[in-house]
Amino acid sequence: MENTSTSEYMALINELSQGMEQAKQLRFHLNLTSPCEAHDFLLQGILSSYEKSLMILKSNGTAGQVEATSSVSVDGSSYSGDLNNNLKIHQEHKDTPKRRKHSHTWTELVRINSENGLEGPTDDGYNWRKYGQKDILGAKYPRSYYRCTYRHLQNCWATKQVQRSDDDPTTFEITYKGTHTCNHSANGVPQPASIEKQESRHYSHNHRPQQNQTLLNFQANHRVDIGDLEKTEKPSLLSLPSTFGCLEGENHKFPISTFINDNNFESYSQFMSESNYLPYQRNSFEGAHNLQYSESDVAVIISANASTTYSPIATMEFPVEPLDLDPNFPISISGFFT
DNA sequence: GTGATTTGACCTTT
DNA sequence: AAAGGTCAAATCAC
Repeated sequence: MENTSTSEYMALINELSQGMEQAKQLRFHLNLTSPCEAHDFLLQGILSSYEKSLMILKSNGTAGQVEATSSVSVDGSSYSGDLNNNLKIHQEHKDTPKRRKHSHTWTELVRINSENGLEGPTDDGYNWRKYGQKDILGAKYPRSYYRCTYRHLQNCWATKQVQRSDDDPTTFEITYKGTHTCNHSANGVPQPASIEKQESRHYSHNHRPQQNQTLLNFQANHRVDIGDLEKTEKPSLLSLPSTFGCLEGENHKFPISTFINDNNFESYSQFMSESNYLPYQRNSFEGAHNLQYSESDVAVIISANASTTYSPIATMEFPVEPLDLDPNFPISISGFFT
């Protein structure tokens, strides 16, 4: 958008935002009056396009950042694109001077499908134990605190915080702190602890969630590990569930189809997302990675939206190696699936 | 009975 | 001092 004036840029953002909002209202209205999967499918596609467009615009409009988009392809069994399920992973690293307890911190935005009766985002593959809840100033919903179930047994100090979005109650912001040192990652095995269950008492006073079946039908697992860019420590492992179909050994391989340039790909290969146990099995998984990265801030958005059209996706497999993220490494948009 | 959740109190950070 | 984060006893669910 280098030739676009600021006012035009803002107007464009505004128009797209309005369009997206109206599409949301339309979907809400249709769901009330005449629930229909076909309608939802189309509207989800529209919303997805709006989101992607906004993502691109906002990324391009931010100086000092680089962007990349890609789609992650998952074999049929591994992802089923529930059309109401947008899944974003927002990974960030801030160079605030705060002393940090954990070496890794990142945030995922998980959008749920409210029509499935879910009360919270899906399981992420680890076993968590809730240890606290706090009302946050200015937030409509309380923040929940979880630690790894195996903290004491295996000295695993991973924690996460779950905050329901004020603006979009179907979206949960999940902040992970620390990485798991336990050996209890689920790798596709349904886990007993889901946020749906964990937060049911807060968000579902009138009904108990259909935990078993619904959870199994709607489980979105994510593993994102960017590491702490301020330190030399670098993650080398991508944890992938067996449902990806190409799980090998220590999960060092996974399929990905991408529009990222080859040069960018390796630096980018840390990020993955996965979904499984979703209804409406599909043969492909489409998503966008939006990476914004500067010396002071790293943010990665992985969006696994259902799309209205399905671009041919070349699935490739590659080893994941420990990597050093150069704050200046170039990532450019070389394509965008729609 | 056992393990997970809740929630008020306490601690830490800014 | 205020807000966020954690602890731990009480309670709940299985």
